[in-house]
Amino acid sequence: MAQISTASTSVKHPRSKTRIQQENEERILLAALEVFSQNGFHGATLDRIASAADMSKPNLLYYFKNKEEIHIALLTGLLDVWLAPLREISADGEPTLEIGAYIRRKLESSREFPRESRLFANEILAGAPHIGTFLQTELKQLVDEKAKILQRWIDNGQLAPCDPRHLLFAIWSTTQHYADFSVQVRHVLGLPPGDKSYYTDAAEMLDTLFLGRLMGADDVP
Amino acid sequence: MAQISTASTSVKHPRSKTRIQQENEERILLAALEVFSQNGFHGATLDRIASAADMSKPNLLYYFKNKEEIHIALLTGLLDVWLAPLREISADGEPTLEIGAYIRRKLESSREFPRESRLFANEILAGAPHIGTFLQTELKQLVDEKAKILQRWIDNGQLAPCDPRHLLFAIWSTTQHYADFSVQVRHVLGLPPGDKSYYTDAAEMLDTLFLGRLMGADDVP
DNA sequence: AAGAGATTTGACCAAACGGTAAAAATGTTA
DNA sequence: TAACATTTTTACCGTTTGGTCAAATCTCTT
Repeated sequence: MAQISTASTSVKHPRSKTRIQQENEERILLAALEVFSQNGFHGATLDRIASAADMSKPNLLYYFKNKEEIHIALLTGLLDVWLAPLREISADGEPTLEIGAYIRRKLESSREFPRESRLFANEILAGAPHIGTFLQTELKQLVDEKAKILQRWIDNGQLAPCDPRHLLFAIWSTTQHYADFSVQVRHVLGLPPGDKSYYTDAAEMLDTLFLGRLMGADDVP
Repeated sequence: MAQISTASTSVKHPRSKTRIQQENEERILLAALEVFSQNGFHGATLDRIASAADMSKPNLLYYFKNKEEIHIALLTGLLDVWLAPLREISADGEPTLEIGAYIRRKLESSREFPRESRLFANEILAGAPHIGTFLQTELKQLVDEKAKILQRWIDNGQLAPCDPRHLLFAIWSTTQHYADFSVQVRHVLGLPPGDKSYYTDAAEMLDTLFLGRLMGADDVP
């Protein structure tokens, strides 16, 4: 479920939030997540969001002053959740275990929050008009920090030499692919719409890819 | 949904194409690629496409009967290009070389055709309303065929055991990531807008990841 | 139960959008 | 160059969309 509502989903109410206010904001954000993630920002209409939230459009606009504000509220609420798996990487752990666990967390995140993943993907594809500065500041800072840890592991000979940042890119892309491109994955595998069974094979593949030896495996049975 | 019209961008002209017709259709498709890839299907407007093609909107609609037809024409034209790198994988080659060359082709394709990649990504993210059957038929068939080749390599001990289809997913996602998420990549790396220099590091990373040993590399200098 | 404040609704609006019709302009060819 | 076909433009239309407003209703407190 979406964590979303951080501190400031600033509505026109400076005072503390009512019970109804909190309920409705959550209902709206949930509905908006559904609609935005399916059709992108421009494909989503206030009418459809309102309808999905079982609410009239003017009522919806009583809680969020416009479409963009809903979108931004959704994105900002998402960012912390999105970065949580990376934050957990510890410098004190064993590289193999740490990276393996990170990949599993990321993949699990894709399976559990596919709509959030697609919302994020849509935003980036559109050029990150709303979270551009977040990428340049918070995300960059976190990546820099974790890249240092990875670099230390490389220097210790515990990890093959590579650009740590690009290693993260590879992890992000492979794991998020299963949420963002799920339609393609299912069609290629010949699976029905709701089927998410491919995640087990995916996990195995990513383990082999990132933790095992992919090529030149002479020790194959 | 709407099926891809076959080869021809069927306009209201059953006869052979005029010089002007060919020029203008190309101009329109180029402009549409720019606009669609930046804003997605719903974010793109006929006015902006027409403006980008330096043409009036009714004139544009003289060549394509509606917005959807432009989008479909663009996608269909793209599919062959998109699959070309995969088609080239040969069963007769050395696995390491074949896969390495495939990855390089794919990455090069991302660098050279980022707009096409984003167009494709947008379509898949939206649930593949226009190319759903293509994914289920042509793409699936090609993947099945190439997966067999990979499986043979695995059985011969030339490639670590893994699900061949998911290996392809991993290659697709990592390579296309650099086109689709280029904004994020640049922001995290602290590069200016036009800079594509990260592709060299990317190529190295993917080589290490797919062809080398990433973890447990005790033979590091 | 009354009053204040919060919430919901229906009616509406201006702009943007996809698309059309027909005339005007241009190109092509006999 | 005249006749015909193709291309372009001007003016327009109906719908959808994001958003407003004031009145009506509901909720909570005292």
